[in-house]
Amino acid sequence: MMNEAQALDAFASLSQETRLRIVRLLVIAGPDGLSAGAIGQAMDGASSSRMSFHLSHLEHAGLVASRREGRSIIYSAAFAALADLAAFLMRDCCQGHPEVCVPAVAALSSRCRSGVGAKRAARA
Amino acid sequence: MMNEAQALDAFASLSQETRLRIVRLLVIAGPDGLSAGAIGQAMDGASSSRMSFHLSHLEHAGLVASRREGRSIIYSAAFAALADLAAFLMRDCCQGHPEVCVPAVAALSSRCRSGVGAKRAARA
DNA sequence: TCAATATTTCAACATCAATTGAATTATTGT
DNA sequence: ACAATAATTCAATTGATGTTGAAATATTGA
Repeated sequence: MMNEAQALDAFASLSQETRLRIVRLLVIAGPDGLSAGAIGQAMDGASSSRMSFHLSHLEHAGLVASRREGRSIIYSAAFAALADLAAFLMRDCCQGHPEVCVPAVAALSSRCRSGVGAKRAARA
Repeated sequence: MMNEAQALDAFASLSQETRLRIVRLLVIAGPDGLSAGAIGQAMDGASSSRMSFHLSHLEHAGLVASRREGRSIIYSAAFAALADLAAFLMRDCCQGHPEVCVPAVAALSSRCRSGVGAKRAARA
């Protein structure tokens, strides 16, 4: 479970335009991920050193993972960490005021239509 | 619905230790909120100018709201914005890979036990 | 082994963000 | 109107962060 220091690192990573775009790109790309070069292309051709700086920032914050594949390094979103971060943000929000927290969870759930019949997947 | 610029402001606000603590304090405090002074006390007696700096940062980012009450200014968490931010983080995460997203939503929902029987509240 | 590709590392520079303390504004009670 | 309380604003300083370009490392194919 996420602690304050981890959350601070994660939020710092996400507060930078290029990094936020990288994360969203990787979230959409799914578990297979994308190479550093491909990500750089997508960030209107950012320099490789700039990419490397931001990617290692994100990796240090635990928001992405990397693996080597040939000469490329493939980055992918750390979905569990993103989920944890979202949970951290809402932690303790229901203390006597469920009417305040429930719409938040509802909004999030509605983005994930597969959630309804996916209890089996959630257990895995 | 949250856009990229708003999300960047929000994440920048949350990436600072004092501000993250303020938000969590206000989330726990609930809709009634707390005065700037009371928040300052809780932040191991931070100076008023420092509090003012961080509180206006958070307010500008839309994460807290303020109202005057006598000589005090009362700050409270902007629950809808926090929910939106969490949703933004997970947006598009299900594109063909529900097994990746669903645990995230499940983790969040489990933090909010009242969520189960609270469909009426969510509609309000 | 050599050249080509992919990425990282490093130092220098430029920008941006947080803290401090003093001065200012707003509200209340006498 | 005055003193007391509550909070904000401002300028100065300090520290952290992002960008650039050149050099270094790792991997592959000829």
